[in-house]
Amino acid sequence: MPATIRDVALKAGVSPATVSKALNSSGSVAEETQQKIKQAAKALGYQPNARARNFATRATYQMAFLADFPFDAAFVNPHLFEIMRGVQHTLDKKGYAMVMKHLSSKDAIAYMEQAWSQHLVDGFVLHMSVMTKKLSALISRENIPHIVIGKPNFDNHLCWIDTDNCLSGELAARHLAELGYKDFCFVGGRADDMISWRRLQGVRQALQEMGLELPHERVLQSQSTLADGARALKKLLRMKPRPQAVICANNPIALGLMQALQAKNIRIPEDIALITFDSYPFSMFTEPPMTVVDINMYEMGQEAGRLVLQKLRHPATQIQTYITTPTIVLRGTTASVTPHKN
Amino acid sequence: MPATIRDVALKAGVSPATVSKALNSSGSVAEETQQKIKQAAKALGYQPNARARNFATRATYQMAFLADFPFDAAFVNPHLFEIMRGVQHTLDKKGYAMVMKHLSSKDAIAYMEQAWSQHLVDGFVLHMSVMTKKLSALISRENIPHIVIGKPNFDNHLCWIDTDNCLSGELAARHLAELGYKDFCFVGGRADDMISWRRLQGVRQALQEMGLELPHERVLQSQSTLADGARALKKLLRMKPRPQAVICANNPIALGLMQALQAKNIRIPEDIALITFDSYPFSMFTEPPMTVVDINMYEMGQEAGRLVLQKLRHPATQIQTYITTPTIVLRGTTASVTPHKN
DNA sequence: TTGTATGCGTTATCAG
DNA sequence: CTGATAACGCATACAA
Repeated sequence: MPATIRDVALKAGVSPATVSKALNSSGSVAEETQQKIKQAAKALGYQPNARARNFATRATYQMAFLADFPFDAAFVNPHLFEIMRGVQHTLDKKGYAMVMKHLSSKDAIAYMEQAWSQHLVDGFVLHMSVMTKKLSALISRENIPHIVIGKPNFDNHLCWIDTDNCLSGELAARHLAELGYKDFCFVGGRADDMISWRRLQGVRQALQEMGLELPHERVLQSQSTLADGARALKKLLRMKPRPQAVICANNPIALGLMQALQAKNIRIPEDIALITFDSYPFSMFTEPPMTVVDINMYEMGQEAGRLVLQKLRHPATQIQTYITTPTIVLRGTTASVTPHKN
Repeated sequence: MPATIRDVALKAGVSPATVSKALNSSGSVAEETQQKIKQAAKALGYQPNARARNFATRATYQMAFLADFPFDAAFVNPHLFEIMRGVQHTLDKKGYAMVMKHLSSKDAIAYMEQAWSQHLVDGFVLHMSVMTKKLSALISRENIPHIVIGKPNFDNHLCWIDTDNCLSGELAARHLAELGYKDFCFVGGRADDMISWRRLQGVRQALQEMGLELPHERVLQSQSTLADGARALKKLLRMKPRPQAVICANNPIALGLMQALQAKNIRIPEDIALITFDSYPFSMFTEPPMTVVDINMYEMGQEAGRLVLQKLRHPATQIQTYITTPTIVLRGTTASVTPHKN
């Protein structure tokens, strides 16, 4: 049988209450008795029972991480993994554990309601893949400590955190401009693809500020598949003058385009430069490896962890933040425009 | 204030003890009173307090998943994610939660000792990335419910589960043989790379059974990098007759080799066929996409979840299993040998 | 600064 | 089949 707080108290010749205070450095305990107690605790190999402590303090020191993890998640959404690592890291440092739970947005409401009322966890980190208006309503009604990863696409009073895709777009544009490119083309996703749209906004804004242009007819839309990337090439080649650099809204487009370019023996980046967003694994294995604007998702996870703890302590605070420190990962699909060209 | 078991008891006109039995269907309660109780519970919206229950039952209904998650884990080790999903799935079904915890093998001993003695969780799922002899000793000494994912490379009394790489090797060889290939080459990892070694064993065994050969000089060793894959090509081309099909022990080798082949305009699979193991994300985006022997890691995760629960209930049982259902994912780097060839 | 008393909400034991 | 009662081990308000 493991030693309890009473055993320590007995051995140290004090009361259990004093032991509790001494070991948690709450309340005031004489330096001398504190030493005595610590010694006794050590001698007995005393370890506080987390279950009893949870019960007494009415807390579990755990946060649930809820997401609709896709099959082959590591590929479909590698970011999710990095976010989780970040969240776990922060929580861990603060003495909290992270419980991973997979569910669909459909099941999320019932689950969360139950988990919350049963006091299974102290709070929730919610990936946007499970977010719905109903869930949002539940959270607000019950005042549940939470943080949503990804901005919900409906009016809400939730606390959320998201990357700033607009800023990433700016960075991509500035990078290309600095290398000397002047004629651009943007291949985006569907009209309702907010991520693609925001990246485009950033590109436009940055170019404008630098006195460069991105005419309307040089912004293409697509379904964000490999095939779409390939299809885009045809339209590209008809443009005059031919674009020197193409900004692809996402990896599939970029990859499809790259394969199409290679099939036509168009050199990258000499003939056409390429840049896209997010450092997907395979983007470093293409030939040449892809230059991308990357976002530190681990960092965002860490911040999310911090925020959910903040909500726990100060339930009233509302947080809605764009956070992001996008960085250019310079690889082979962009290069300084050489003098003899153009 | 949420309703407690006493509120339900009061409303139903019975004792808390009876309520507990009725709601947990433990002990015997008259059908009639059971109805009464359930009705009362529903009316009050009663939800049992998990913290109190954990305290009373001396269990947390949680398992920790320990691993040394690498940076960019989704790429470096996509399998890890699938395993976690599988573990979580099984545990969840059985009413257990999964706590994710990142640590180094160095920190694992201290952490586990503390987590166990503080009753933070009921058991552990340990990825081999954190396994050491010391940890093994701790587990045995304290009799900690556990399951290790990956066979430890030292003598042990642990319970572990691993994939059968030998079987995967067999499958790869049989696949190639069935397509009509006769001259093979195996490009493996370092001599101490057990995974590579086992795959080779499987290949050898299957070929032998089919009356085919893999001469010693056709087994290459490497450091498992892209560059090594490329380097292997030179040796390959000196072999006479030239191998029709190359079995690469892992993805980096295969990818490096593929890029080298393309640089030399050697056609895949017409001139040289390629096969490797594990369906890494980018292997489907190569040109042509890579044929691989894949392993269902999600399934292994599920099994691991089942096993740790079994250890929890029957601590005496020892489990050491190879489990695996490798499947050929037929893509573009292998094809039936056409009659006019050879 | 220390100790006493009490509560946390449920389960389990055992007598009725 | 039911209920009284005792844990479970710790934290905390309050009194000393």
